[in-house]
Amino acid sequence: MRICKENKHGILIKTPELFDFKTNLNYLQRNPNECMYEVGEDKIIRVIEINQLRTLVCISEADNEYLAVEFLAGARLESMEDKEAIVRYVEEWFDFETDLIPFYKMGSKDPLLEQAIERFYGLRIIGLHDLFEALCWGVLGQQINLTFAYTLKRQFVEKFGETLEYKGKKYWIFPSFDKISGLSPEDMSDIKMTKKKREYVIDIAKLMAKGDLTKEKLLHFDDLKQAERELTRIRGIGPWTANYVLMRCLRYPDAFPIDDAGLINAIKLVTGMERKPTKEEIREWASAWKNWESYATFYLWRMLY
DNA sequence: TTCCAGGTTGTTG
DNA sequence: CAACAACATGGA
Repeated sequence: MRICKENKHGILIKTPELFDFKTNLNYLQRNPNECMYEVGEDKIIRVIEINQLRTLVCISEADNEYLAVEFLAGARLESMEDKEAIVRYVEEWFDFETDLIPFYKMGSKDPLLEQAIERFYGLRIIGLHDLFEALCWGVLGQQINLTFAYTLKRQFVEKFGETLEYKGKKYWIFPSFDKISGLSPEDMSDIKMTKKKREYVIDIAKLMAKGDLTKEKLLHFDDLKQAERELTRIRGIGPWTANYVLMRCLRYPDAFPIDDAGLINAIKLVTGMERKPTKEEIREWASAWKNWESYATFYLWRMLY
């Protein structure tokens, strides 16, 4: 663990090489309808759940080489154990463990990645810590435009999530699988997602409530394909969603949602192609990205905004 | 109005 | 196995 210092306001966490806070903040700011955190000029505020405790934190940059985590409200995390958990959460969220040098070395000579790397230098794959949230977000976002996906997420979170309040503002906690597992699709009828999606989300919640689907279990596989197969067995989770979750939540470096509409559009944009690239063409380009497929995808997505 | 969105399932040939 | 309709709604 990259400890870190403490002061009376909170914790300071050392940032890694090739990390640009502003660039990552810009990513977090990409959609004004995001409801899971609030991004300001130079800080981000959100609820973090640690050992069943909820705390509202503000994360900002300090001295250009630290992230400062300041506690605003909620549970006071004062034991060493809790503080270490916060540090791990933040490190994991911003993917501090990954050494980006090989990616940049490879990508700077790659016709598809070259521009994105220059433009988003220091960007990390921002994680989705909560597996249930990652799965729901994947299912919710299937086959609809991103703007609408954010609307659906907001409706879902505001109906079934909980909040911490601070200075008159509400900060949301994603609905728990325990709560959702007890619902029927009719209970969610005022959320504008298809009945099928409502069923999928509830079924996934039930699996998780039973303990049959956990991060630990999915991290246990050493091969992406095995984890993908485990996920795609679940109704509502196809190859795209599985790879999306393996990328954003479980951090498989070779997770690759190859059918993604955004990826296709990003490739069209970067190459200037008029038609959609075929899957085979994408595979051909991606053959140079071995074990960096997830980063390549994430950077290419970024080109679209 | 039409087309397409960070797809998946279930059916049909 | 490939092709295709159905799903539901919003944004451009």
